[in-house]
Amino acid sequence: MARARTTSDAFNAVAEPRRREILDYLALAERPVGDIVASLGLEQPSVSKHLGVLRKVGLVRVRRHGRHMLYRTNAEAIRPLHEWTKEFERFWTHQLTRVKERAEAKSQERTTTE
Amino acid sequence: MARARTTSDAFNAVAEPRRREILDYLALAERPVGDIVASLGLEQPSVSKHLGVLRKVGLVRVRRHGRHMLYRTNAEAIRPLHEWTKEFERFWTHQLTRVKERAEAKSQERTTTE
DNA sequence: TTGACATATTCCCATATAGGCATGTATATT
DNA sequence: AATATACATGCCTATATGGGAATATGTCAA
Repeated sequence: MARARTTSDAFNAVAEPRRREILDYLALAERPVGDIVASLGLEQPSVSKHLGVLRKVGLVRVRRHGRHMLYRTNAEAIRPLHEWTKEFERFWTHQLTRVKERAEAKSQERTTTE
Repeated sequence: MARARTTSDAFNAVAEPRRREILDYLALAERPVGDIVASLGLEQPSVSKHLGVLRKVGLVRVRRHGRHMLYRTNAEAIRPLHEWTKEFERFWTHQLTRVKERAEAKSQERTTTE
């Protein structure tokens, strides 16, 4: 079996840094594709493809306005990600844990090759 | 260019559902590989490979105990993910936003093919 | 209708995956 | 030393990717 599709869920879609940048950019206001292209410095087809992925997993919403397509982030779709990571929050808030981590990190440097 | 490596960062590593399950499982206590195999119902080599990915991005720590390798989740490495998703939290906490989303979701069903 | 503009789609390709299977390596036991 | 146990690694394959370039689609303007 190969890697899961980027369009299979929010986790996979968001793994791509460029798509996270797009979501950041479209979080505050809806914008046409051209603005994203100018802002991210990517080729227009690339941006359209990224938007296609984001749209399939519901991370962005679109609406046509003349010949412009206005995209914007649908934060609700990021929620599952937030909920999952939140489960681990308590592990790094405890001082004790952090102290232990630091000590173990040293012996780790030898084990973790590359 | 192809897709980024699963070992390039926590975002990519965590995109795989099985790896998230492993992180959930190893969050509370350290466990040998055999336990994970039994718990997830995956082949041992698969588990070892997943653990290899998680280790390379620092999501798990290992320590040898006899012929057992004791793994456990390093929650600290999940933190960047949490921080990023947290930025969007305010968008779903506002009632107004949610109401608007719901209304727009309807017209979306026609646009979002597949 | 013709043309310009905005965006989407298609084709091509090098690259990395995840699983299955076989095998290698390290440690403990006798 | 020989064997069993616990993991790790290597090999193979189908599959999806992201970027680049070219082209198609859709909308407005004259």
